[in-house]
Amino acid sequence: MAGENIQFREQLKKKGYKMTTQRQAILDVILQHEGEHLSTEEIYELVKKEHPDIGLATVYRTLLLLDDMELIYKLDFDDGCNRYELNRHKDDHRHHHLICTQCGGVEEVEEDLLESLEEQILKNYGFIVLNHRVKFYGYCKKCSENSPKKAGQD
Amino acid sequence: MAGENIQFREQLKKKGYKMTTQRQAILDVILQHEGEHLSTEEIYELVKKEHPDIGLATVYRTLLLLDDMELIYKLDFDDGCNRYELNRHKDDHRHHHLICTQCGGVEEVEEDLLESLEEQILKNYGFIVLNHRVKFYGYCKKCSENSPKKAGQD
DNA sequence: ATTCATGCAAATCGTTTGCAACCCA
DNA sequence: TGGGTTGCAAACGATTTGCATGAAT
Repeated sequence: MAGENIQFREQLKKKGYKMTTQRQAILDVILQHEGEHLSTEEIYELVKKEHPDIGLATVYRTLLLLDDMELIYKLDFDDGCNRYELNRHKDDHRHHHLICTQCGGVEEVEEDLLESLEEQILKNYGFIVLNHRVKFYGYCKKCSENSPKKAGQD
Repeated sequence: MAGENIQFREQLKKKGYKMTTQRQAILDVILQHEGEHLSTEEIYELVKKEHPDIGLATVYRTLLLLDDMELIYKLDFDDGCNRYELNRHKDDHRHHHLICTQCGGVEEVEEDLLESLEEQILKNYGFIVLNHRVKFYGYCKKCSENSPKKAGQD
């Protein structure tokens, strides 16, 4: 799926920015690792395999750009660094994350079951929901078969 | 409501830690500003009014301690710093936050409407939900009466 | 040719840590 | 008295920025 590539070029042109090999390479890495939640540093290391001369600052700047263009999505798993995922369906509501407080694993829930909740929020608060981020903390299947410890937090 | 104070003293004793004027002062500030989402720096500034000699490191250490004891709760509004709120009902599911992408304001939704969703997650994923964090992004009542711009993230 | 993007290093920001002096239990 | 606690300053890690060079349009 190279649709993101075309979209990227167009949006760059529209804003008067330029396509460069570095930007291309960074987007490529993200596309190749769809489904993972890569940190900036991890993306940097992956890009360096093909482009050893790339600077970390360029990765930071490009990720900011891609986030701005809504091609990627910033995540926060509270581990001290920014992580990103591909933003496949720009206008869709996001999926939810299941974060295991035992092993630290992250699963994804693809269903979106919050629509009725959002109607209620509009009715009660006059707040128009455009997007949401949901994180559930608990024990994943594997860990819940062992001895659980403590609920996690943000 | 000074129940938190007593709880704090007891939990400190239980762990062999000590009550100090600084810890007292920090908890006091948090109690006095219930409902706000104070950052570490803001708490520091407020405590300094009464205790000009307090060090920022002490505030960081105490907030870590209070978070550990689950007397406060760390928030993330993606503004580059940690924010905290009083953790009134230790075992309760948290309330949700409505974040306006126009004016940046944060409202709170007190209802918890995610229980059926969590049952479904258990059924489909074998994941036992202990807690959750929900952020809705959109336009608050006031802003939606003006011209909206762009959906928010993370 | 113009303008934006890059790499590098220095700067910045929030947070953490080492340590000697200090204070609660 | 003794061990946790404090304030200070230095260290730290992630991210940002200034600037001269280099590349894309």
